[in-house]
Amino acid sequence: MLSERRLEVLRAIVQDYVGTEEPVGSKALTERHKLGVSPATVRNDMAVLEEEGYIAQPHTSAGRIPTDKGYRLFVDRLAGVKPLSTPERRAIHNFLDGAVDLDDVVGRTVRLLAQLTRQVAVVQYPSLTRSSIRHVELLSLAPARLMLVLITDTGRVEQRVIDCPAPFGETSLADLRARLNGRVGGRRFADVPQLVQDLPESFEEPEDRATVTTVLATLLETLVEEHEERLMIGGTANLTRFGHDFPLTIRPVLEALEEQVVLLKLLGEVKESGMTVRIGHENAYEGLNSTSVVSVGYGSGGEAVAKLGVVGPTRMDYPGTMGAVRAVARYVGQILAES
Amino acid sequence: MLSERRLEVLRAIVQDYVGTEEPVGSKALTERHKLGVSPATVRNDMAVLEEEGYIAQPHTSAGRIPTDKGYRLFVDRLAGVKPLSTPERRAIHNFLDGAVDLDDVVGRTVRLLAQLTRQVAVVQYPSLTRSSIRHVELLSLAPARLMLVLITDTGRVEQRVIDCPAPFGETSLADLRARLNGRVGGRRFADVPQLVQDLPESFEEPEDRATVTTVLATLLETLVEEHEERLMIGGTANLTRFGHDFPLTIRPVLEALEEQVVLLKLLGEVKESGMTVRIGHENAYEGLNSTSVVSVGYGSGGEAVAKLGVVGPTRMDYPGTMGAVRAVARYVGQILAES
DNA sequence: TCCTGGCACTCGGGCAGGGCGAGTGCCAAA
DNA sequence: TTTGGCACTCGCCCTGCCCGAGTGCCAGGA
Repeated sequence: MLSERRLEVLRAIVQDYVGTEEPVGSKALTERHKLGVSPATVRNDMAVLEEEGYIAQPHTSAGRIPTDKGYRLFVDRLAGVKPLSTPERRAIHNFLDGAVDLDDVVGRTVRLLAQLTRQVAVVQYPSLTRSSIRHVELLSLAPARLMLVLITDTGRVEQRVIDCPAPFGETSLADLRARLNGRVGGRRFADVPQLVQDLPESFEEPEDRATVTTVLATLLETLVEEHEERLMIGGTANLTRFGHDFPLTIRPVLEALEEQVVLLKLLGEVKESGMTVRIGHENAYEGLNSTSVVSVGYGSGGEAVAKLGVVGPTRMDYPGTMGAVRAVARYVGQILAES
Repeated sequence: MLSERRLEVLRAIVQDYVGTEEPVGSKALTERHKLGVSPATVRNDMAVLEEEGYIAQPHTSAGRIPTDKGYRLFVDRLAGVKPLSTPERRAIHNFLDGAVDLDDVVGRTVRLLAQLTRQVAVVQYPSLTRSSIRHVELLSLAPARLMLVLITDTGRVEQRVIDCPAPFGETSLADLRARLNGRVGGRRFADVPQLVQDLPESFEEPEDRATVTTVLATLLETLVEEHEERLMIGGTANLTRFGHDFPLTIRPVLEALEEQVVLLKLLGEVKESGMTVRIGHENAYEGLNSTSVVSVGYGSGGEAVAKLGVVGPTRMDYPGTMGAVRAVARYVGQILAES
């Protein structure tokens, strides 16, 4: 177990290194932080911290830098989540309030996150699986062709063209539309199958029944299939702040960012609630071994419908980043709940 | 007027520089190209070329590199468009044939272009300016809140939430919905503004009129925004091949790539037909001053519905890039025509 | 008139050497 | 357990140097 002071030393090292991007030595530490001990003591502590694997020396006669393990300890035990300043909060609110539709919300969120954290932002579109249905619309395109439009409470809209087995009259259509909305409006996707099970039976005409069955099949299919996730990415220009050696660092990161699958997996690992921080080698994907990912779920109600996060160098301002990510996630949730 | 041989020297310089990324000297030139003259002669030619502004010396005792003007001459008069090899063509075909929908076509095209040219690819979604409206749907979300859903004949759906100045009754809503569809259903986007101009007047209640006006404003706005095209970008990892100095070069490029407006303008400058090559400072946007943009329109019929292109360093393989861009544009056109 | 070989010159890159200083580890004393 | 002192290490940076690629110029030749 590390003593209180040694933890304090580690915290100081992390803070200084994040600020200066340069290995930090014992003397500089005592000068910049009020540790109340001499450099020599700090040196001893550093030796212990190094032995334990929390910090490392890039080369023999240099200061120390935190290792992934060191950052992990810092995040887990030493760092709080820094709340945003009031002006920042207000800025978030103002910026997100102007959004006109879901794409816009996501787009603005990405830009906002990238700006606030000065890192690469990744926002997943609200998934359909946990959404509920706001409205189902049925339109007649041709006598035997319908269009099904599905509007979720997150503002997402999905549409399908349906070829019916037989022409479907306007009255039947209005009837079906009303019943459908009566049953599934406001309900969760997951609940829909049971709710519509017996709908076809309430129609007299066998042909109408067939059509209704087709429509329902399409509806259910849409609900299931459409959890194909989408992402939006922004702030890649912030990659240039990565470091000096960055051709080597930046390339795999750019590649990872283009591989949506990788990113989705990355976000997928986020726990249902609460913030997840993956530091360096904790990331399964190799190209991101020198980056950290801070991510969190967001949603319109109490529960998360999707995730968002940022990707940055392991040497990042964790409290600030976590604060920004959390705040943005909350506000986006609010916006989604309102619209 | 430059003599035939001097042009030949310029071509050799461009080719060598593109290949080696290093300033090319007179001796190396005569060794690698069969110019039939001695280094001394080449030196004289180079002096002339430099005086004319086609090439430049990075520093006094170094070889020459082409200037933007030099590349321009090269592209205009010295370089053909290099056709792709048969395997390459086949690869394009196979790759694009697997696409299932528009998003997929565009996505595959971007990846293809990026791979073939090893540069950053930009593909504009096919324009909707010639689309028409299939259906307009109005839903009541709350007493004074509506959702407008717009369905185009290309199957695209757009939605907007509208906050009304006053509550809008169900009957008025049904009325408006019917009138709206009666007027604009099946019509081209461009025709809509005139068609709905007098709609508010046909409502009795002043409050309803205000609401109708709001709805129409939102509708028109949506139509306009639809014209504002979408883009897909890929291959940003290729930016790492830019050069040695690249933190400085790459950053503005990444920024430009995130500014869709900039890119749209960039592509917008493409002539309707034929390929456009913008070299270095020919690009209006400052951040792209050290890049070249090769772009071309593509479309399903004879006419271009959108544009695509690549962004790369001015030092790029122009014939090869142009060949790839042209070939991809053609195949995409075919795919779109088929579907 | 244009091309060529020769020649002197320039200048950037790379390498070696040396001083500097930050930082370390160890030790003895408080 | 902490502290001050001290010797030591080693990377960084500056300097001076050499080397060679590349140039410009010139005089002689086709």
